[in-house]
Amino acid sequence: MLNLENIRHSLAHLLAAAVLKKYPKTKLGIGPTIEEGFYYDFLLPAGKKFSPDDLKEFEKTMRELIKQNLLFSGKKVTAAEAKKLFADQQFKLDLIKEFSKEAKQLSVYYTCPPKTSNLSPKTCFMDLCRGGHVKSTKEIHADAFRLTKIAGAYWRGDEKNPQLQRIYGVAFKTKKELEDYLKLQEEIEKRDHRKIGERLELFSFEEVSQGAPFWHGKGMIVFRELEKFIREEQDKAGYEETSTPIMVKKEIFEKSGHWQFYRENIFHFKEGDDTLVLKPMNCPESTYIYNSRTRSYKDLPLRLSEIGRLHRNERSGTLGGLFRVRQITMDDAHIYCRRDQIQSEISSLLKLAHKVYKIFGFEERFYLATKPAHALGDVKLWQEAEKALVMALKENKVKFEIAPKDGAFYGPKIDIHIKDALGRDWQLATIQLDLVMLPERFNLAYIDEKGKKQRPVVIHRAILGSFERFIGILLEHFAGALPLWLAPVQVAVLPVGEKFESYGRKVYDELKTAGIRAELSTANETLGKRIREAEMQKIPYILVVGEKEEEAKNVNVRHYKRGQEREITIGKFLAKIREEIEKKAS
RNA sequence: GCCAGCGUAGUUCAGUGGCAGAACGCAAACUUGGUAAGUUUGAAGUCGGGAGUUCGAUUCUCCCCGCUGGCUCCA
Repeated sequence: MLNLENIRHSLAHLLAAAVLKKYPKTKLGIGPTIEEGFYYDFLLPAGKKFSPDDLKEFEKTMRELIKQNLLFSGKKVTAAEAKKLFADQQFKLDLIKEFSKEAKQLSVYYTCPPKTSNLSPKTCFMDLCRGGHVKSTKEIHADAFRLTKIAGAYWRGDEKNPQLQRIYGVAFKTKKELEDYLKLQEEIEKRDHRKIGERLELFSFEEVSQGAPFWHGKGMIVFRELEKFIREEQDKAGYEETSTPIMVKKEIFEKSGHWQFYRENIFHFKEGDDTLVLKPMNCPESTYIYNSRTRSYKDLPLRLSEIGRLHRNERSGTLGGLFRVRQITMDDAHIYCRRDQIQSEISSLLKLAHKVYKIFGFEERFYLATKPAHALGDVKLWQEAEKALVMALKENKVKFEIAPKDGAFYGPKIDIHIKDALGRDWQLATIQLDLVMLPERFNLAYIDEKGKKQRPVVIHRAILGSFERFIGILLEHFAGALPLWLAPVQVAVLPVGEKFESYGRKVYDELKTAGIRAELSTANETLGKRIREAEMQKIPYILVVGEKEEEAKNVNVRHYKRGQEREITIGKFLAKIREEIEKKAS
């Protein structure tokens, strides 16, 4: 049985061998396997850079190496031996130092032509490696791999270290699997929300505002419908919607700790004696509403929601379409509650998230993110908070994985991820338990049954995360064909010819009166062309009307997924479409 | 921010050191149709911005801006 991991790992070595062949003085970083393939990090001799053409050349060299039926063999070595072997490889020496500190067994792998006993660099490629290779390159299909991209990557992932150049490759057991992978990539590219957004006139990005979309009329409908949906759900779940200022004095974020941790990413400017900031977060401001009066234990839980517009000065290189923006709209909320209410609040949040995601056909996966390296507050409080989250997850019989050190600086969190139609993973909801930041730093209190002052806890949560990002995910998930309730245009009315435009207008008017988002197409083009246009705009329903329909007061229905359906009365169609919208069917 | 690539009409792209091009879209006219592209005509450009080299720069060089992929980051 071929082992894919071994194939990929071996290809990483062959890539390094190919690079060394062209640039013998290259310093090697590391070359592990990753989800679909492998990468290898290199530091080229001064003045040399990889270009896309190099990738073609390296692929060719690798194929030649594969065809030589090279053999992989490993050998255990001591730290001293390893240091000698890799004397001119600074990064390997780094690794040797690190591994010896951890008392790891070191080993070296050679890739040599068959029947060679000479292990010199002239005949064999040598790498410090813990193993996991094919025996012979015979096991590698020369046409089932491809070098895909060049990237910069810091040594050991640390920005303070030198930046190496990384070459990524994908690899599979068979050529067919590689082709399937490439086809999927094409599909992903076709579904790119930026392209769909432009084609469907939903939003645009303009040079005058980097990282902030301009929402056009049709896109705003999607945005608004989502907001409406979330508001309705929150109303039902006992939230009070609030709105706090976008621009506030810096001090409030110094108090919360955000300034300390995220100063680089906070937009701020001087105004007189004050420094004002555009809020990067709603949390601290929400406490002012909580603290505006004395709270009794009977007031809790107090669930304050805010569809907040936030600004974060994300580094330019991290921006991308709607997925990462500088102006972000969050479906945020802060739940102020007693310690004995944590479990039930989290349970209802898990249920709320499930209810919301189900509508879009998303399946959830759960992660418990624990205390990060830089954090506020006492370890004991963190332990308490993490324990509470674990209990809530277990109580709800939810399977979860641990995301170590991935918590917020003020508390651990439950992150909910979903998989989209193409199997890609996205993080959406976050449920954070804060026993420190807001409660302690903003001196929150409530009066208990005995009239004594107590400190509440705060659950920070978002279900969609950001509207911008969520819409991006939806567009890719549905390939632009949004569910009826979200579709900017729900129905296109197409009279077959000029003679039937007045009947078409009557149908259109009835739809509009019923609150349906409809469009009437005038008959300047052929019916076929207008159907094509409506299909390309991903309009869910096309109603064709002509002589037959006018006589019977009917509409002829065509659906974007089900194709042409039957002729029914206007009344029946209205009832049907209203029900589908109500049910949020997709 | 860093590494690599890219930036020409609304869009997708071709092209050149010497008058700026195609397709689709758009507009107008004709056509009045039965379930994915009817015909003709036309408008449309600071060739991302600035500087330099040159008789002449959209093309060559440098700087800046923006976009794409990746690294780091993501409260």
